[in-house]
Amino acid sequence: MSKAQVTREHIIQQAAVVFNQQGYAGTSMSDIMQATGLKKGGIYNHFKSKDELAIAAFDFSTGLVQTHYKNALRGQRHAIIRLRAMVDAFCSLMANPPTVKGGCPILNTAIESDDTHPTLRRKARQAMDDWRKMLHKIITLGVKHQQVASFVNAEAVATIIISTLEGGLMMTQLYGESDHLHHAREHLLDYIETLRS
Amino acid sequence: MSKAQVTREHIIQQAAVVFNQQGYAGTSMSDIMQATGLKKGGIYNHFKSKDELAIAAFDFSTGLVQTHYKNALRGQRHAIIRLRAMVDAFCSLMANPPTVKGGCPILNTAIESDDTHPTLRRKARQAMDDWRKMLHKIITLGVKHQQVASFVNAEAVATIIISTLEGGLMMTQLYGESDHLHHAREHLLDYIETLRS
DNA sequence: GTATTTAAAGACCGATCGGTCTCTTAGTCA
DNA sequence: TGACTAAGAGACCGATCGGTCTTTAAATAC
Repeated sequence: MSKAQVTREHIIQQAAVVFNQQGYAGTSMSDIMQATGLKKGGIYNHFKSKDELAIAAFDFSTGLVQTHYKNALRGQRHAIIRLRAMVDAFCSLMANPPTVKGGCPILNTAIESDDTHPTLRRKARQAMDDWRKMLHKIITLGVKHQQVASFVNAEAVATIIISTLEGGLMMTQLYGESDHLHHAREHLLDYIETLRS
Repeated sequence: MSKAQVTREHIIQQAAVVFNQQGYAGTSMSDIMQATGLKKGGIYNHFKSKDELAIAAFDFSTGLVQTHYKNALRGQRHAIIRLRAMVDAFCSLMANPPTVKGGCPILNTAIESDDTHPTLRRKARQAMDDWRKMLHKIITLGVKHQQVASFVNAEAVATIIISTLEGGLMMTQLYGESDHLHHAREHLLDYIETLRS
């Protein structure tokens, strides 16, 4: 890997943390300079705008999360087990201690970009779609293999799992207490059990 | 009400919408000027800083939500019904069409202020506490009156209801489709029914 | 109706914003 | 090792940031 590539990766990784903690509007290029130890010229040599960097950082963050999910599912074949693994993967990724600092990048970006940054909003939607599709696929395959009850609405279940996790994470971050995410997790594990065929 | 009071209220109401949609860091005083139709002097005559205005706007928004909740609960005596009313109040407040534009101010503030604005974070926590206490009280009274099963953990239930609602709202906002919040609502109504004694 | 107070306008301030450009230095390749 | 390329520093730019202050017009009090 060339010097340039190393530096570029370094910038993205540091910027991803700062953007995730402070938001796009709340992060200045000075913040990025401080986090990376580089001066303006060094950063703008690799990215032509704050926007481009923010998007690269978002892709990096969501990429981390996605590979984490895929690893968690590896080896698990039963749909109910896979759903449980997904819930646990989220919880372990976001708390005690968080692998991704500053909370879920999809949630953060979805909230901030709602009425401001159309490109980031599109990105957040895409990442959320990917996540929903993972869950959707687990469920429909589970129905097919008679592991999941046939009356189950895959769309609705995906929405419920994601909503509860994200909401629980938000409360855990707000209070700095992991109890809230724990409660959300317990509830979802019970809920997932009711989907069994 | 004096001229000054009228203007002050007008600024707060307009600013509340802008802050809720664009966030604290994403909103400039120029945005507030445009929204209110006032110039800089007119605004700073009533608020000594952007901070002070943001806090007043947040108080206004959460006040709106709280009175909406209290109205929804009025007349309902049974704990299960009251919990359902709370869920429905949230959904009707936030979607089709939203009474509060830009989503739940508590959620938005909690996400943005997490690592940046300590005062707003404190405010968000306080507002969340108030909400949790409302739910907590409904549940413990429900247990006392044998409307709710005695094994129910009021803290956990409050967390689950709030998490699911906020997460569902986030998804609804992200996609611009009310389906997600609807799914969250249906799920919670089922869940609440399981709490019956 | 007049005197007084005060609400609002808008010019102005230093600081910081995102971004550009030149120049030096370090990495790369033959 | 020498020639070339490209990475990074940092001065610099206009625009905009949050905030102040003087001035003027309008609301208030008597």
